[in-house]
Amino acid sequence: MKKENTSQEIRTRIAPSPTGPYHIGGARSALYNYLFAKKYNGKFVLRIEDTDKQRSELRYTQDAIDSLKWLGIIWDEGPDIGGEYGPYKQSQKLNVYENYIKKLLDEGKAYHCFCSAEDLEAKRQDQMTRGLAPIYDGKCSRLSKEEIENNLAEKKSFVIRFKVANKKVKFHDLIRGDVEFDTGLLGDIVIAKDMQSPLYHFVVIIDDYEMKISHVIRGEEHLSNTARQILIQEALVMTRPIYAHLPLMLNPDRSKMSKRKSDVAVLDYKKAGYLPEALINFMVLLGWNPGTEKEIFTLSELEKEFSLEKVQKAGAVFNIQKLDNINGYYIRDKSIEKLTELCLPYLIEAGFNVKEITRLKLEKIISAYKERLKKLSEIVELTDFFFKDKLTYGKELLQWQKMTDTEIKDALLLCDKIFDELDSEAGEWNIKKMEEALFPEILKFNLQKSYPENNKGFIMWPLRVALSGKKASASPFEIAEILGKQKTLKRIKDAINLL
RNA sequence: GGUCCCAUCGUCUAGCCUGGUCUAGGACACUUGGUUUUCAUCCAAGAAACUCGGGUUCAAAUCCCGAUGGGACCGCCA
Repeated sequence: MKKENTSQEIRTRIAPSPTGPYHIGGARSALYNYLFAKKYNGKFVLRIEDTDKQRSELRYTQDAIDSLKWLGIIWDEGPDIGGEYGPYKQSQKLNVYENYIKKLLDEGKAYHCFCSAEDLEAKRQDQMTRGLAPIYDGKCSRLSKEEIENNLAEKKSFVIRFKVANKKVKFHDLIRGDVEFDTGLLGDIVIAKDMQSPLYHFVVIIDDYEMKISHVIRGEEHLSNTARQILIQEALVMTRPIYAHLPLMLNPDRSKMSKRKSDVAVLDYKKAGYLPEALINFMVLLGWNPGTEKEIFTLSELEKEFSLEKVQKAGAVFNIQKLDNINGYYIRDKSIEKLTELCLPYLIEAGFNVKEITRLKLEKIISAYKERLKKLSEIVELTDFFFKDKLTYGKELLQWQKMTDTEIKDALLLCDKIFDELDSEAGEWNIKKMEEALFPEILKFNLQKSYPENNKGFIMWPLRVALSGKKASASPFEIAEILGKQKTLKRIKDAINLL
């Protein structure tokens, strides 16, 4: 039933409409189209659907391009690089569409409609309340030639409607199998606002045909649009591509993912500190799986393993926790050099004076927090204390279990003494030396205070807080080593002064 | 409201086509324990699902029908 026809050249496309920040749902469609094309050595095309002059903006075209490039979903033909079947922006080929409109008009397959938008809206409301399908009544299709000529001469505003035949349209969907629609329920649809302003259902057919798109892989929201598009296709005598309608990405409440309820802008995920490889990996798993228990995939692995046959039919909730988990995996998988590079922009944006410390130190900081990072942006709040001169925290934070202020003070005094004895110049300021010097003292300290012998927290906890100002951090020794002797002792003294 | 699509743990899913090996597997999240000075990582364990009702069959998560539930679409947006 599900056959991926690969006899002709595979050509897929993604066709963003530049009316807003590039949508994560579009990105997943792009991914699937890209993977399918790559798998069969086909071509993946980027086409900008900017027929809506009011809502389309250049910056959003750029946003789509930036998003896709960031994700590593690269096209073989597109507005920026051209290709055999350009232009790849619909606004640049209005004359082509106009010729097709004329053709349909000449052949009597489309007609001028002079009904006003207000009248139509009122009729639609009326039909809805009466429980009928809200369809156009075909009033203007019955206009005589003279009436049309007169209206046109009077410069009455019009739209172009396509005559929808009353028939059953069947098509085979690679994911859903055979689907059938009764187009009698559709009504004549508007294909252009005027000769220079064609509409989506019309242009999509023309472009897919002219760009020789073999497989139309898109979201399920287009499934019920497919029948009308096929009718236009047939009227224009164009070959039908193979359709595959993807399950939707869902909000937690299982409605179609929308910006009202979720973050949908791809670049917002970038800003939040998600890695493109994590987002790719996460998205591909939303509706597809390899049939094995493997869950981590690189893009190039996916280019080989992806298959439309393993695509799910039901919608998938966008589960941010899983994304975080995968992102954490990819962060831990990075080299320190690379991860430092990735974290740097966040530290700079936070206003930390990164230039003041050496690259080596910076890498040590990143290294100390690598395993705690779920998103790159978290590096800021995790490591801010390295970049501050004075820490602010309440003295209660210094307390481990039921220690008294005096006991905490004793603990910090001990740290101060031991650390002070370490010769920084002689290379003794490192984790190993600190452990060697302090651990035996902890034992004595615990004995003296009648604390449980093997509980290092009585020293380590106040030390951690003194150095980081936080209750959770990397190892105090690791922090001390990065901070350097001078700053470390200063922070211990600051803590003592709090008590 | 009409049309179409869909239905396995809370979530993503394996299994369904080709019925028995399913006391339904994995992952995330959750709970507990171990490691750790803390957090995180890592390791171990646990709780957690075949929407319901009929039918076919020796046998149904798997095939058929119906119900229910959810979703999408019904624009001079895409």
